[in-house]
Amino acid sequence: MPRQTSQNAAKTEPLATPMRNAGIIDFEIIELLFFAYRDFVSDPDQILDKSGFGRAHHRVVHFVNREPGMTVADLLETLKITKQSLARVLKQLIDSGYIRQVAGPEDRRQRKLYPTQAGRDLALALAEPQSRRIERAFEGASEATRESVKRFLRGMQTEK
Amino acid sequence: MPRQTSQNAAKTEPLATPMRNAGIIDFEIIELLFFAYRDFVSDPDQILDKSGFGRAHHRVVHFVNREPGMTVADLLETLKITKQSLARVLKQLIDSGYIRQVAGPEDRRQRKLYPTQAGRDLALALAEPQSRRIERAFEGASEATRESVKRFLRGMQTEK
DNA sequence: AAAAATGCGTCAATAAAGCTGACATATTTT
DNA sequence: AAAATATGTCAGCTTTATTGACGCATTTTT
Repeated sequence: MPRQTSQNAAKTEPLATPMRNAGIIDFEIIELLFFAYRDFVSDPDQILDKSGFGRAHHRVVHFVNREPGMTVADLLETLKITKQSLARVLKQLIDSGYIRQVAGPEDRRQRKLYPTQAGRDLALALAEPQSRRIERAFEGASEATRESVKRFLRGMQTEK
Repeated sequence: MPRQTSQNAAKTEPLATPMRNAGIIDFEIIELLFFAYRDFVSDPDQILDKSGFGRAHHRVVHFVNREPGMTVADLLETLKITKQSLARVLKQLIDSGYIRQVAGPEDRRQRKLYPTQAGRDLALALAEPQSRRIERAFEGASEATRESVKRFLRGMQTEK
């Protein structure tokens, strides 16, 4: 039976040595992003649970508040999900009175999306704990540092 | 019918004005985190698709590689999911030869988890595009800036 | 004016990934 | 001997997403 150190070591032998990659890959920051995001979304998740809503509802409410009048197509593009995934979530938000649809003034096929006051309140309530968490993470940071972090996050996006 | 500007405005009237919150909440960075993470996970997602694996598999392979010998309980704590959610994913990874289990030397109830060489290769293949993306986001940044970003991400975590 | 494309809603079927709760087994601790 | 622990497993369920197809109203193109 080949040992791990053999050149013919079976690919199925367990490896006990820590991962070596000659420092090519920074696993630490990959993990940091994972943990940061996991906890970042845990705050609104708890609030949403009470109303029977989920993360998807949060995203929709957030973006409609940020850009009132955006269309369904805009939202699909932003969230990178399919029309059918959005449909259920959007319907629930409309039925619950958080979002309203208005036919587009120029192109009447469009359904422009607007928050109601309740929708705006919800978006703020969800953003509040996230904002507090961000402030805590920036504690003692200079304005330049804040800008650096924002630049980094912008750089993480796929440019379209 | 009450107008939007009325003090009695119905909570269900659509609001066309942009969200005003006296600058209390920084929506920009909330969005930046959303977009950054959305694109950050899109790279491995594409690779995983080909093997019929999902994000959950990625996380397991990643952490087992990072800390060979971790137990099932460790993994549950790290991922903050339930035993049953992990079970299926872990079983698939073991059956596919990416991860092996070994009874703990001291406590033989434990199942210590180790990557195989194939598991290590997979973890690296998944981390590689993420690493490239991070490097791109850090392009031209100083070592101090990198540290600032890491400190920020650490600060975003819930301290346990 | 007719044809094609677009924006949206909806239906049906399906899958991935998580959940709860209960219970079994082996092992270690008390 | 009894209790606690680490793990595995079973059954059933929910949420969130998927693909593909189709219909309707409207706008754009021919």
